[in-house]
Amino acid sequence: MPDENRLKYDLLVVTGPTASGKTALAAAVALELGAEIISADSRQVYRGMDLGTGKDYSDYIVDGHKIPCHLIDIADPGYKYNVFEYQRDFLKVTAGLKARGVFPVVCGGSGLYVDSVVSGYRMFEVPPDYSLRAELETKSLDELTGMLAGFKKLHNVTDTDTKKRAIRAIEIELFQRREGERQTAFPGMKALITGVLPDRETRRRRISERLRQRLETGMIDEVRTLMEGGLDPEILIYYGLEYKHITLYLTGKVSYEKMVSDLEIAIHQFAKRQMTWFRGMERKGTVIHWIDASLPAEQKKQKILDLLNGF
RNA sequence: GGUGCCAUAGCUCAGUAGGUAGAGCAACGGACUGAAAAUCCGUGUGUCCCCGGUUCGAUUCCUGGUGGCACCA
Repeated sequence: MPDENRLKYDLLVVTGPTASGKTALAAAVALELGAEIISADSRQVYRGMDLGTGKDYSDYIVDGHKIPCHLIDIADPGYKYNVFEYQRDFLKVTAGLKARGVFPVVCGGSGLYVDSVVSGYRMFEVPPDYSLRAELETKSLDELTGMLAGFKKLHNVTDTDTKKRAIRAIEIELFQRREGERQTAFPGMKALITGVLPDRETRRRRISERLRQRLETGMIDEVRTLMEGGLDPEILIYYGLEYKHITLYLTGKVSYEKMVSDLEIAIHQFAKRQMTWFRGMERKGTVIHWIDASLPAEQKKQKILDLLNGF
């Protein structure tokens, strides 16, 4: 790829709602650029969670070339990965790519994860303080909100509308007062952010079609295997969507028919929330270049290459 | 064929002693820096089946249709 592209941007982002065809597009672009992909998907980080997370290894093979992909399959199922860890791991990967002179293409639909790296969230490791949590747990949300209001707020948490969030915010605040700021030095990176955008009807249709197809090709078995491997149903429910609803079915809580319809609705609602997040990012000043998902693959790829070249 | 019951939001249904209506789910909008596939907040989108009648006024009462369900033949 021409060197001037690398000078203009430090990385490319390809995001969009679920089932929009992000991965194949990102892989096609990556091949063109000799780039590697960094996943931004909060569930594809887990090993053995493939069909349910929409992880499709064949998407990374373009014209017989396998595009390397980072930050998938990096945690055991049962683990609770989070944004802080994502940011930390992301920095490790980008440093490695930079050392090798490889351009990074970030691809995924976890909007918070994408934003955490393109906006450079200030985060630092704050270990859980269980005795503090137990103490705060006895207070009401109003009391917790009151405590937070009296704080100077050294960090940027703004949404404390549930007890769990308010408690974590207080925990971070107190830790920082005690230990001083230990913020991750997050380098400023110039990102070209693109998003694949299907119209609402297409988005819904593709989600429904893909769900049916995955149910027919072993998605139930995948969840069953995880359960038989000793994974607590509670954690599967915590993972949400496919894992949650299929677990409820496998443990006899709902019928197969109800599971399928509940799950379909839940995925539609999730896609809608993803779009709300992206609009929120735009409202705060992030520029997202939307690409019509209905265009032929070649045109979508070309559009991104043109944007990278500044056209 | 007869009798009875039902017809109200996308769906399931409530309601109006006659003053044009509201719940749940869905849908839609939003928030969200250690759960983010999570979590939380907000919004009713309507020929009240159709034609007439009574009435100042009918989604509501009455006649007749139409459709559905149940029972009897």
